[in-house]
Amino acid sequence: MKVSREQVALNRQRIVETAARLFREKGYDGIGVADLMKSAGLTHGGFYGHFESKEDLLAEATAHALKKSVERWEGYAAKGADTALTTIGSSYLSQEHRDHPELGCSVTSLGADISRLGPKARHALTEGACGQMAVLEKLMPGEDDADKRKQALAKYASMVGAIMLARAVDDEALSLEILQAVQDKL
Amino acid sequence: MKVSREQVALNRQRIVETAARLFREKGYDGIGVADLMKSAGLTHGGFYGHFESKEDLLAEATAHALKKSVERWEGYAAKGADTALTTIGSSYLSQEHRDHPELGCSVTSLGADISRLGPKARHALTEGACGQMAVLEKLMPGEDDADKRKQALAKYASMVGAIMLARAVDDEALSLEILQAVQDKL
DNA sequence: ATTATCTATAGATCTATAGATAATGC
DNA sequence: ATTATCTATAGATCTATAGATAATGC
Repeated sequence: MKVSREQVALNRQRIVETAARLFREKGYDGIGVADLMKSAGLTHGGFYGHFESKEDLLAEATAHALKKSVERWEGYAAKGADTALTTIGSSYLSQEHRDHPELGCSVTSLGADISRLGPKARHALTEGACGQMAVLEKLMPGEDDADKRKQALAKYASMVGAIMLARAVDDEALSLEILQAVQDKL
Repeated sequence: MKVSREQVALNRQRIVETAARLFREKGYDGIGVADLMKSAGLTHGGFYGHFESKEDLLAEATAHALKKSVERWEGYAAKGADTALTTIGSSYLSQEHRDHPELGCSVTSLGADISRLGPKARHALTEGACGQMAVLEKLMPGEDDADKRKQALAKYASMVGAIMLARAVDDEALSLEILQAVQDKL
């Protein structure tokens, strides 16, 4: 049942990508290692050849998902500073993002879980969030660098909070109102 | 082992208060019914005489915790509209709140969990969040009611996001910077 | 007699590990 | 020969329930 060195690397990558999706969708405790491996097309026991623990996989999956998000934001930023800020804001605060946590920002979907977990997962989240904030910082209109920085952090916090709230409330009109308010006010 | 009708009511209330604390601290999946009942000074099996399910208890505990929070905010508001907004902001965005999720806002600590759970818990969270937003709305300076409403929702989202971020990052300086930025910019 | 709480347990999870299997790569 | 993955399982959880116990309140 051994596979080629190349296939091993592909399998590992598929586990990380599957985990990134499932953890965001179901939360850290909402998906087990066995089901996760099944989703990746492998068996339970094979997991521990690739990762030391479930929590280590969360750290890698979170780093992976946030890295891709930062790259997407940097892509917007490269196209033009004027439109980039509204593009990032309106895509982050969209119904699409609200309704698809499995493809969305890990900070919103896993932030509370990760704040209760170990240093590896917390560090992965921190690096990712810093990357996102750094993109915002450069795009922000402001008097000086310190002001841009503050604006960026405040905007980022409001976007994170808005998606979490919009997902949690059971009132569709209120949910949309929150997304709209944050988009208009920042 | 039967206890008086009065004691039954006290026991039930103690379960709700214990749950409100433990769920906020450890997350919905981070504490089991058996340990929760032990913390309340009762045994595992007694739980199902008081509640239909663990999820029902979460709904009640969340309603309870948020109700108390709304009452506290209304207390600040009654003292004077000028200072109330900054009092709410600076207490919500304090290190004290960041470091004590077990006594803090359920929306930040349990929002992501609850967005994946059933209608009872989501409704409890929605009612509580609406209560908090209603207090902010009245205190908000703004041109008209629609503007006050928008400001209130945006401020609320930014406070929720700020605490979640401040708890999740592994960098103390960044954590404080986030809290400060949101307090200064809104 | 009723009933709130207790002890004990069913049945289904969960993470992690041990040892078998079989294909790669020296 | 090495090793990535497999099957099988240990051991520790978890929620929920069944039936016993004993104090309340008619």
